[in-house]
Amino acid sequence: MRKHRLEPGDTAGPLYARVKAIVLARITAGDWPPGTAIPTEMELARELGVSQGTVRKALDTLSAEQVLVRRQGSGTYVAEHTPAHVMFRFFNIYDDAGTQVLPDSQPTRIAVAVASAAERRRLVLEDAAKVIRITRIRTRSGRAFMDDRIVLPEALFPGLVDEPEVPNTLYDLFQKRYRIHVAHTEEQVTAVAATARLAERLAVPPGTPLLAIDRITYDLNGRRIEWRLSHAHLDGAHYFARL
Amino acid sequence: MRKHRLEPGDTAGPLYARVKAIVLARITAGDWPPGTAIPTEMELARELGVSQGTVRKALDTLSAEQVLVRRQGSGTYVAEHTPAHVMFRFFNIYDDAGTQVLPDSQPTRIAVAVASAAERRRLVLEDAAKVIRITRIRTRSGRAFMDDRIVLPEALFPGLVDEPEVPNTLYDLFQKRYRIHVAHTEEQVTAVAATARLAERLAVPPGTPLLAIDRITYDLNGRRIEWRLSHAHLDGAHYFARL
DNA sequence: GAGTGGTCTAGACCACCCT
DNA sequence: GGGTGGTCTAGACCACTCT
Repeated sequence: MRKHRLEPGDTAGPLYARVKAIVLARITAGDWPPGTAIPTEMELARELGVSQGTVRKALDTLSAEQVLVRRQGSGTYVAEHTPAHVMFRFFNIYDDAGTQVLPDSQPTRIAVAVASAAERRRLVLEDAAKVIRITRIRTRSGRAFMDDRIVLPEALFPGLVDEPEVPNTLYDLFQKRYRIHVAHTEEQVTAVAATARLAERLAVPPGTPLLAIDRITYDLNGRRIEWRLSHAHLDGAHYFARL
Repeated sequence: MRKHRLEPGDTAGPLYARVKAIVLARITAGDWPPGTAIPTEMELARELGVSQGTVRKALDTLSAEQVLVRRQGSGTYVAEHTPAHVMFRFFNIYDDAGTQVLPDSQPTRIAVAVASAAERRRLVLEDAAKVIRITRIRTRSGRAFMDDRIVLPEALFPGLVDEPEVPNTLYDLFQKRYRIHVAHTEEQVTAVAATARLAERLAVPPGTPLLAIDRITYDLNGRRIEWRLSHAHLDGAHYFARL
């Protein structure tokens, strides 16, 4: 078999890459919501006119990228961003015993504004684009330890600003309400001295060394969906990275 | 074909996992030195009595783990820890323009001693085990910016202490002289205030916020081969992590 | 027991590198 | 042009899940 039957809009690259793109498109279009099973390998192979092995390779790479979850004997499912899962994947603070810190978040300020120059640059936005700004304090066993300043492109999250309450795990909301799937993050980490404002918010003396984490979040299509600047007072805890 | 012909000492798991273990064993045994080509897929398949697809799966996972490098049309090679490559993979400091910082290292102190309690704990060593301690300053465009304190199990690196000069990229030496292949690292990052000693060594005022990077390095067999504690004064640079 | 993904095989052609 | 890894197919059996 030398000619294949695939959806329109597929151009270059090997066959499994096109299969992968088709599956990804259907997930982001909402055809297969998070947590549901997608068709079996054989069904997809028949429908797309390719062999099961080719479908398998596409699904395997999507599984490695944590877009899909495969369960032997059961089926292949769209990965679900439950609050617990989001914390596990994207919150890299561990205490010195090696167990992950699970923060709460305090009541939050949220507002819309025209993006500043820095915000436009970090999120790659047009002039005069609007952003949603969220500020909050995160607590650890009742004590403030992290100050978050979150910036989102308003165009991607219409109506978010009117939410009565911003949840502790935003990425869960992104996926379920806006069908925006968080794919990966890039973080720049530095050490800074606490400013007067941060010192007050975190209840530490001014000048205390804080860890500054500057994160850009990308969705499955490679779009920048969030800029987050966190300042943490890590007392008996640390940022963890595996390479 | 239901019965396979494999080397002795292979027990559980799927066939490709056993093939992978065999290839890994030959690499660490030094049969195929870094930079050389291993046999072709067809040759390995014949030799081990399995199909080419099974060999391919084994080599693909080793390639994903950066143990092998595949070059289409040419062959499959044992990954080489050249100084440039080591820097690229394991040195996570970038300047704010996004280009990687390439440090030099100053003349170095090196000595052997009985491991302290902390060293035994971090490297999982027996009582009375010996360690090699290395201290050095790293410079960036001529200015000191990072203080390194490196601890190695003496049993793994006999004779290292007598080296006339410790190279800037230790991991290259590990691979070429001791056949110890660095596989991955785990890093704990915190913000600390410069002590008097660090302030002097880095030419900053005492109390300056520094980034502390506490790294454990593992080899291909999962052994802990290094404990490294770095303190960095990041002026216009940052630690970078992708998740 | 029926159905799913996981492993393994055998063979074909393609894209690329080298000489 | 010969040899390498990369892709694709077709079919078999295994391990597991669900009901």
